[in-house]
Amino acid sequence: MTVNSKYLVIRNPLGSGLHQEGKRLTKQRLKVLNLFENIGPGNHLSAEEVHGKLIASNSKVSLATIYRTLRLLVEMGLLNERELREGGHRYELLSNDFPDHHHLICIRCGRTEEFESHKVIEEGAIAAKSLGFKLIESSLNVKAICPNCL
Amino acid sequence: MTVNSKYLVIRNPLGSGLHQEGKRLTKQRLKVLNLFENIGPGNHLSAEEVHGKLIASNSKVSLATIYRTLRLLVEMGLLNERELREGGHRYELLSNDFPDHHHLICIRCGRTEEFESHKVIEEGAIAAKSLGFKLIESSLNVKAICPNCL
DNA sequence: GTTGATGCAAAAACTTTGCATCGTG
DNA sequence: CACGATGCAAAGTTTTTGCATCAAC
Repeated sequence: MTVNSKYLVIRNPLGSGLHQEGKRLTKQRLKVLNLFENIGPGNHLSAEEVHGKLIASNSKVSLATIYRTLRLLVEMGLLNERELREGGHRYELLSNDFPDHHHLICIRCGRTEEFESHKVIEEGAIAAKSLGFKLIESSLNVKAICPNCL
Repeated sequence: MTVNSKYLVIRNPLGSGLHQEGKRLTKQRLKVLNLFENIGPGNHLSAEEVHGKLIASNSKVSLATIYRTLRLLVEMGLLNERELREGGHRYELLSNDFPDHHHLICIRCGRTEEFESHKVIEEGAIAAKSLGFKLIESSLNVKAICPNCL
């Protein structure tokens, strides 16, 4: 873990979180979460890609359910939603063991570089704490123009 | 300016930037940029809202042109594109006099709080510089759960 | 057995594109 | 007056929704 332990966030497991809100643990929800756990944190998938991968592994889950499930998992703090490049939202597993990462993005060609920063994560944690929010994840997007496009 | 001067970014005016690339200064492009200058930095509009406001002021610009123009102005570094809440992209004026701002967002209800941070902006500037990018804008998105939703 | 979840197909929301015409440089 | 930009309408993408049926609790 690269972050000072006082900023640690505990992310809840699926079953207990669902029951607390009168929601149900279905095969479909498990399959979607398992898929993200198998590919690990740091890999992002679109709704369409999640659907494709599940179909490919002989799991029939409808695209509508994928969308409903992704939203649910985001609200539970298990997945993170972000928009990189074009083509809709992408989702990735949130994990205590994988540091939050940031993006440097060229506004001309879309070239994207990842980087990490303890200071940024601490600043996010301080902002959350000061307003009484429970921190889930921080990500800095830096818009810039890459050497090639300059 | 809240940022150390070594991180200052010069944002180019419209006319000269367009000519450099063989593009033309049209009434429509001026109207869109003027609209953002009139409402000032820190206010974000969707493509639909830009269209509505121009129509309301007796300027007939088609929605297709709005989309084409917004993309152009983003690539020129004059506007910033971001995704807050649902409902598509939103655009805001980039200004040297208005500090970059960050968002603390509740993943349950969407409640959003803005904050500023010198340290975050410096970290973004350092990341850009280290890879030879020209900095345009940095914004930190902090995902969290607000006190009401906890 | 209740009530929440799913699947399907239709619709909505957002954005892009082809093409004839217009207007800037 | 050439070539980039616009307007319009049509099409493309991504996401949501209504409703009958299914299945978790």
